[in-house]
Amino acid sequence: MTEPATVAPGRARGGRRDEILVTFTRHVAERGYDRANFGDVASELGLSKGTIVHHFGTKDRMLAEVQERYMRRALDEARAFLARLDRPEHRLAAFVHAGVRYQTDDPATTIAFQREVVRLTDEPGMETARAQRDAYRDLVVGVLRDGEAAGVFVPGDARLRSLQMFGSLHWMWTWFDPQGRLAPEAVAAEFCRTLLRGLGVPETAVAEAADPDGPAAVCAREVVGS
Amino acid sequence: MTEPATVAPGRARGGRRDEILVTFTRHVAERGYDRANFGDVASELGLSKGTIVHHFGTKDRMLAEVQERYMRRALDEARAFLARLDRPEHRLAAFVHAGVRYQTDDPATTIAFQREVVRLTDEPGMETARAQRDAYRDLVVGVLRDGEAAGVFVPGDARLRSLQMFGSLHWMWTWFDPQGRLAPEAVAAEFCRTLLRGLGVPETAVAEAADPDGPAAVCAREVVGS
DNA sequence: CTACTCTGCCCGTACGTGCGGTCAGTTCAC
DNA sequence: GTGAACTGACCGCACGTACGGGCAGAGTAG
Repeated sequence: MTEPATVAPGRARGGRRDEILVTFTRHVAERGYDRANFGDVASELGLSKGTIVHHFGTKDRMLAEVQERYMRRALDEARAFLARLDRPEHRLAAFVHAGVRYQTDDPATTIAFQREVVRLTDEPGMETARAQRDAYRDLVVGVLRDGEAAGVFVPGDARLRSLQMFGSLHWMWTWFDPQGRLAPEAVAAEFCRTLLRGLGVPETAVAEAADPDGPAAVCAREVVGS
Repeated sequence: MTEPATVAPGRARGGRRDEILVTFTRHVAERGYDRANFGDVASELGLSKGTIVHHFGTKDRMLAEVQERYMRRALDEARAFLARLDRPEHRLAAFVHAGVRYQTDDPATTIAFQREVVRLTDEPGMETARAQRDAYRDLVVGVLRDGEAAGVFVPGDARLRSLQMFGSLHWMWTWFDPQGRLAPEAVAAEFCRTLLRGLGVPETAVAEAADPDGPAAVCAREVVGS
C-alpha cells in the first residue's frame, strides 16, 4: 500500500508536488472541484492526505494554482503569436486555433479550468487568476477593435463578440472528445470560418486564416506545441 | 408524476412542492448542485428537510426534474416558433433570440440547467433530460441542414455549427447580468448578426433576422413570453 | 570519519462539521 | 378511517484539515 516508489531520495525534489497537482487537476476535470477530494488523489499516488496539505495548505489554493498556471501559459502563448502575426484576421484565428488545440494538448488542465471558471468571479483568493483571465480577454477585444479600425471587421460590439467566441471555445469541454474521430484542426477550421465570415472578412482571407496549414494555424501550432 | 394537488382545498395544497422546486433551482443556479443542500432550502421556506425528501425522494431526482421541466418548455416553444416561421435564417435567429431571452425570463432555471448540463452525459437517471436535449439539438441541426440545402447557408458541418452556436448561448450564464445595463435584445441581435453572416446569409436578410423588431425576434418573444 | 543538529518531505490519526437520507409519529382534510 | 403533508430527532459517512511525530539527507564541529 505504501508503494515507496520514491526510489530516488536524492532526486525528484519537489517532483512530488507537481505529481500531486497533475493528479488533482485530472480529478477536477473528470468530476468537478466539489467532488474531487484529497483522499482519492493521495491514494492514487500512494501518499497520505497530510502530504497534500503539507504542500498546498488548502483545497482552494490548489485550484487557484491550477487556474493561474493555465492562464499564465495561455497569456504567454497568446502574446507570442500576437508578436508573430500582424493581420487582424490571422491574430483572431490564432486564438481559435490555440483554444481548440488546448483541448488535446492538455485536456485535463483545460477542462479543469473551463468547468470551474465561475469560481474566478466571486471566490476569494482568485484575484490573480481573474486578472489573468481579464487580461486574456482584453487581448482578444484589442484584436477585434484593431480589426474594426482597420476596416477588416464590420463595426460591432467587440466585447460581445469576444464573449460569443469564448463561449464556443469554453463550451467544448462538454462535447469534445480528444480521442474521438473529430480532429481538433477540423473544429478550429469550422469555427474560424463561421466567426471570421461573421465579422465580414472576405472569403479568400477567411479561407487562409482558417486553413490548418495557413499562417495562423501554423503559428498557433508552433507556439502551443512547444 | 403525481401532479394532482392543483386542487388547493382552501390553501395552496401541492403549491408547496413547486415552491420547494423553485427555491432549490435558485440555489443550484447560485451555488451549483453540489453546494445546494436540503437544509438551506428547507429553512428558507420554513419547513423541515424531511418534507423535501417526502416530496422528491432524492437530490438527484430533484435536479432531474429541474432539467426535464426546462427542456420540455424549451422544446415546446422551439416547435411553436418553428411552426410559425419558414425561412431558415429566421428559424435559426429565433433559436438565438429565445435562448438569450431565457436568461432574463427565467434566469434561475436557465442557469441551473446550463451550469449542470454536464450531468446529462454520464449521470444515471438523466436519460429523459438527455433525450430532450438531443432532440433540441437535432431541431437546430435540422434547420442548419435545411438552410444549407436551400442555398441560404454556405455548406459546412451542421453539427459543429450547432455546437458553436450553443456554446455562445450556454456560456452566457457566466457573464450575463439580467439586471445589468446590457439588454438581452442587444446581445441576441449581435449574436444573430455574427452567426448568420458567418453562415453566408446576405446582409439584408441578416439585418432583418437579427432585428429585435423583426419577424424572428417578435415570434420568439411572443412564444417565450407566454 | 563520526556525531550531532537542522530541515524539509511525508505519514497516520483524529477531529469537527456538513449533509443526504431514515423513521416514527403528528396533524389535518376528506 | 384513510392517506397525504409535515415534523424533528437521529444516523452514518465523507471530507477538509490540524497535529505530532518519523525519517533521510545536508551541513557542521570535533
